[in-house]
Amino acid sequence: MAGMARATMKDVAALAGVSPKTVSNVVTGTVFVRPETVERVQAAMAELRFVPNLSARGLRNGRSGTIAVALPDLATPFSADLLHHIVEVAHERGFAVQVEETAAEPGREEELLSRARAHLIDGLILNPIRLEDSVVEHTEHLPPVVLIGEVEQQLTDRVLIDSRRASRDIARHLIARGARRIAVVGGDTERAEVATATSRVRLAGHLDGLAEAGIVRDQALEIDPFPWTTAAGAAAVDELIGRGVRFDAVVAFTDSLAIGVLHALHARGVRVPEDVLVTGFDDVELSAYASPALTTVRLDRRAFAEEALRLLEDRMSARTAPPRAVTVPYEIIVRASTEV
Amino acid sequence: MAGMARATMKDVAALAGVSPKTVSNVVTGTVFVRPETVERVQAAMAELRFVPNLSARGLRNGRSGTIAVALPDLATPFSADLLHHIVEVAHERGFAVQVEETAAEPGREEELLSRARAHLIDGLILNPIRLEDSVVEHTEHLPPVVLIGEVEQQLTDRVLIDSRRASRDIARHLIARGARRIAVVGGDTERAEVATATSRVRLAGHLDGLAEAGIVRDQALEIDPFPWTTAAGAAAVDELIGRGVRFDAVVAFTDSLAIGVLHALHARGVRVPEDVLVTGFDDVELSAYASPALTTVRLDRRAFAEEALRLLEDRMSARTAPPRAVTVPYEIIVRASTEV
DNA sequence: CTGAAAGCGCTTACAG
DNA sequence: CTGAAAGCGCTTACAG
Repeated sequence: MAGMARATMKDVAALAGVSPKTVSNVVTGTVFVRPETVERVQAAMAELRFVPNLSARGLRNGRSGTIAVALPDLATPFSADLLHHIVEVAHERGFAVQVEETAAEPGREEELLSRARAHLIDGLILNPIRLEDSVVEHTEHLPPVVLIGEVEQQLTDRVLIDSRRASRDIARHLIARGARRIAVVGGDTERAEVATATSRVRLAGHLDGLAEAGIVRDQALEIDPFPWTTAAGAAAVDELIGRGVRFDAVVAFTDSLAIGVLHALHARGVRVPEDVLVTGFDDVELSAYASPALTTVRLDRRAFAEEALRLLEDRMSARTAPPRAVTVPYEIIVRASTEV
Repeated sequence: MAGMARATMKDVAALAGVSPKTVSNVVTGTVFVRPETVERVQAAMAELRFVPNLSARGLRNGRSGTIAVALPDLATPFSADLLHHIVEVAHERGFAVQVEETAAEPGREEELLSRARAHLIDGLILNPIRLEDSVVEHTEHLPPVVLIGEVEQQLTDRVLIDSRRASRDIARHLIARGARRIAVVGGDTERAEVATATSRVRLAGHLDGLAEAGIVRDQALEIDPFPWTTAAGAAAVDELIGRGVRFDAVVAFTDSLAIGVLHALHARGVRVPEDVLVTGFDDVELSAYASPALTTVRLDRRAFAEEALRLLEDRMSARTAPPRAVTVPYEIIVRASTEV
C-alpha cells in the first residue's frame, strides 16, 4: 500500500462528523449505533473508499484473522485437494490462509514452528512428515497447532484417519482375491527409522493384514522411494523387477505412487488386474480415470478440513483445554485394478 | 498468541541494558551496532524467546511481507504445481504467501480485489478467469497486482504464455499427422461470450491452425464443459459421441480434461492414437504416465513463478512505472497419444 | 448512544 | 554508536 493515501477511521470520522470510536463501532458492529449515524458513516466510508488497516487491528487485538497451513508438498494432488477444502472452510469462517511447504528442506518444519509466532498467525494446521515430538512439546510458545494425518504423539490437537486399519483392510482385500506376495511401495521395514510417520503407520497396517492371514513377510517386497511422486512409483516397480522379485499384487501408499506403478507394469507388459493387483491410497480425482481405474482408500477431505478448523478455533478460545483427537472415516473404493 | 506473555523489544532492551532502539537496530540489521552490544542483545532475545510482532512492524512500515496468490481452483494439478513454485520462490525472497480461490463463486475475484488492501498484503498474483477489465482499471486503489495466464488487457503487469500460438502449434501437429476433424474440449465459439480468457485464446489459436490448413471449422466439434475437471473431459467425449459427431483427433485445453478424454475413449473401445489422436495442455506430472502418455504443451512453471515475483517486487518499488508483460516460453512435448 | 484518552509493539527522524 | 519521543491506525476501558 506504500505510496497510497489510504483513508483512516479518523478521516471517515471527520467527514461523517462523528468520533473515530463511532466509526469503529459501525465497522465492527459490536455496539448498537443509531441508524442515521450508521448511514452517514457508511456514506463517508464509501466516499473515501475506506478499508480498515488490518495491521493496526491485529496489533490492537492480538489476532490477525489468518491461519497457516503447512503441507509437505503442495504439488501433490492429495495436498492440493486438501488445501482447496481448507481454504474453502477457512473462508466461510472468516480466516485468510497462508501456505507453507515443508518437504523441500529438512529443517523447514522447525523453522516454521519457530517463525509461526512472528508471522501474524492465529493458528497453524500442520501435516507433519519429519517433525520430532520434541518440537511440539513446548506448545506454550506457539500459536494453536492442529496436526493432521498420521500423527503419533498425543500432546496436540489432531485430525486423523485410521491409516493402520485402512492399510490392513487393503491387505485383506488383496489376500481375499488370492494375493500372497504383495509388494509394498512406500514402506520399508529396514528403513523404518528414517521413514515418515505415514510410511510407518501404513506399513504396520499392512503387516497386520499379512499376520492375520498367516503370510510370512518378505522384506525383499518392500521399497520406500523418496519423494512419493508418480515417477518414483514407476521407478520402484522397475527396481523390484530388477531385483528379480516375484509379486502378485502391489500396494502403493499413495495414488500418485500407484499411478506410476500402473504405468511401469503396463510398459513391461504386465497386465493389471490379471497378472498383478494394484491398490493406492487417497482417492484423488485421477484415480477413477487411471487405466485400469484404481482401487484405493477414500477419506472425506472436506470433513478433514472442517474438523481441523473446528479444533483450531476451539483451541484459540480455550488454550489450556486437554488436547483432542478426531478420527475421520475412510472407505475402500474397489475399482478395476483389483477386480479379477 | 492470545494469552501468552510474549516478550517485546522493551523487555529485551531492559534485560540487555540498552534502549529499544538498539534492539531494533540489532533485529533489522540496518545500522552498525557494537559487537559486544549485539551479543548482549541477542542473549537477551534468546533468553526471552523474543520474536518480533509483525503486526506492529507492518503497521509502522506499511508492509506486511505477505503476498497473495489467487487461483481459480487450487485442486487442479496445474494450479497446485504453480502454487508450489510460487511459494518456493516467495520463500527465497522473504515473502509469506496467502492463498485465495476464485472459481467457487462468480464475485470472488472482485471481492478479493476489494479486500486486498485490507488483508495485509503487499502484492497480489492473480490468475484471472472471469475478471472484467473494469476491475483492474482502478489500480491506484490496489496493492501491486501481477496477472498471470491468458490476460487480454494491458493495464497491469502480467506474465503470459503465448497460448494462442501454442494452440496453433498443436493444431499443426495434429494436421501434419493426418487429422482433419479435430474435436475441441474446452472451447466453444458459440459460447465465447461467457467463456474464460483461457478458452477464448486457445480456441483462437486452434482456429488459426485450421485456417492455415484450409480446414473448415465445424462447430459441432466444439464443446466447453465447466469446470475443467477430468470428469468433465470424459463427459465431453460421451456428449460428442452421443451427438453422433465423427472426429479423428481431440484437442483438450488442459491435461486434466485430456486424461478424462483418454479414459472415455478407452471405455468406448476407441484406440489412441490408432483411431483418434489426443493432446492436452500444461504438462502436469501425470501426463507422462497416462495410458497412452499424453502429447501436450509444457511451460516452465518455475520461470512463471520467478517472473511473477520479479514483476511484483519491481512494482512495489516503482508504483507508477508503465506496466510490463513477460512471456514465458513453451514447448510441445510429443508422446504416444499422437505417435502414429 | 457517543467522545477523549490511552496503548498495542514496533521504527523513524531528532538529538546527543 | 545509542537514547527519548512521537506516531503508524486501530480498539478498549472510562466517562458522560
